[in-house]
Amino acid sequence: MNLHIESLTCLKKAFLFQNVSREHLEKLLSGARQTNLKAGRALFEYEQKATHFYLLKAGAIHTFRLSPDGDEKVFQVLRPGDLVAEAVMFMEPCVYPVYARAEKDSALIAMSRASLLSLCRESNDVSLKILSALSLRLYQNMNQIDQLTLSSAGQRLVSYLLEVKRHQGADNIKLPLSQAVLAARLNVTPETLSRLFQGFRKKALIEGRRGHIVLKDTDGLRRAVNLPVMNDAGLAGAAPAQTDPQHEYSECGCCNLGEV
Amino acid sequence: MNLHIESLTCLKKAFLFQNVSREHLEKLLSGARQTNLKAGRALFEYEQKATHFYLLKAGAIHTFRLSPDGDEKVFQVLRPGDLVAEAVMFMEPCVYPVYARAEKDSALIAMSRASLLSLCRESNDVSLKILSALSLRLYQNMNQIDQLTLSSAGQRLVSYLLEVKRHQGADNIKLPLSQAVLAARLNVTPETLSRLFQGFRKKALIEGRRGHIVLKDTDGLRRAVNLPVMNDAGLAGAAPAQTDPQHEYSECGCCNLGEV
DNA sequence: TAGCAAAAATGACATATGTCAATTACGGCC
DNA sequence: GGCCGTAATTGACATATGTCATTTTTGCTA
Repeated sequence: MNLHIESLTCLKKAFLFQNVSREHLEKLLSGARQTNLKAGRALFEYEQKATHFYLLKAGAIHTFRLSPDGDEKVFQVLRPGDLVAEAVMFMEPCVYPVYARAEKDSALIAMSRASLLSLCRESNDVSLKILSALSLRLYQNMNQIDQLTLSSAGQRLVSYLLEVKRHQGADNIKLPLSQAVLAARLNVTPETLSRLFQGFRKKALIEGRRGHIVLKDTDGLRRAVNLPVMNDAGLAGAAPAQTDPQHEYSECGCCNLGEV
Repeated sequence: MNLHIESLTCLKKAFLFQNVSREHLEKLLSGARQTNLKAGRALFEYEQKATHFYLLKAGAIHTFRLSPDGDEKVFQVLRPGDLVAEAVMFMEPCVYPVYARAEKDSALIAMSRASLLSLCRESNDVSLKILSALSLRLYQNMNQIDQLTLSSAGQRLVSYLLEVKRHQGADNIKLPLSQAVLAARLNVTPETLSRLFQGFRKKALIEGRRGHIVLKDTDGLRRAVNLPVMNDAGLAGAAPAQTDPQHEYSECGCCNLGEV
């Protein structure tokens, strides 16, 4: 019961389920079970039949695919409070489009596809809420694609840094990704990424290293890579800075490469 | 009235509105108006308030964004029967995430956001239908991102060709995009694309040019660019060949770079 | 605090891709 | 059917980025 209450609280915080009645949430949870995963264990496999979605209570989950040369392309870096694979539930045929693995020891609540679908069938409000959430993701994906098709590595990096800045609301930014993962996300090698940072440091455009970076001259950064110097927003007037501590990074382009 | 019947027929064919009752469709159409656009005229602008979505009856529409160096990044190539910007309607804030322009003289039916939203509020079935459509798009976008982040230009091209093949169901494929637009889509220059085709021709992996290409040796193509030689499907077990003549190209990765 | 493994930085070099200019081929139109 | 503008091809060259090997940092744990 304690567990149950706790889950309910978690669930209520999830963006998707705000304004959803307690009664409805109870129903979702009634068929739910707790799942614990040791670091390194898979949550689900690519192309496996998708029967459940998850609420991440503690730990960290990565979703990823394998590139032809065998290395992992991380799509999402999920943190406590995030939902995992909820959008997949509506797909037909319903298979997971990515692998998911625990990066740290993690605790999740598994809820069934059936229960979500029947919740949607019962409550049009929920359907509409999810509709708007998915539509937003579609938009984010588009921005993502826009970024990824920037021609130069420098442009992609600067565009990313500006996005993190916008998201964290300060020039003093904290990178949520290891340099290796970030490099993959920007579609460059770690070496190139490292050299880009060096270059910007030499030109006094940024300071600091290892995850903690200070943007000294954002316009300079833009100019350095031939990105147009705009008013404020990065690529598109995306969501303003929202620094819910729980969700410092989540559900944003900073961590995620295409939403699942 | 004639117009009305015709629109109704069109609308019924749209994937989203299959199984939607005539009565509901009538309601959508009641507030609709016909829009005609000369080639080159804008349908809507980037970041403009999104008040309508459209059914394309005749002609062709491109949706695109502008890259920092000013050239156009085409996201969708829409053909008769396609819906334009319907997913945007659910976004909050609701602004068009792309420009849209008629490439040929076009005829469209404009339907209001309000009417779609109220249709969804009335009919949970419609909501669910759209939910599943959006979810599928999310998945397609993911595949898109996966393709775009293939490291080499050759890999992206081959992956694209195989997708077209899968979609058209024959080795003898017809490229739906001009080489310039295709190059942009693959994030390479037209020159590089041309040379890639040349290279494949020299190795007798493909034949033909200018839009009509015969894939002589798909495994060879894969090997030539270090893509794993798989059973059949390209990146992910996407939808099987569907050769509805009306929709020969539409709503697929072959034309579209990220769905709107 | 020292020692170790993992992450990041660096250097030398190879190569894929972009750039720019010139040429050729195609497709519509009179 | 011949002309013309656009699209595609080709060549020479510049350069960004990848590759691989080595060194340096960093953060952890004993």
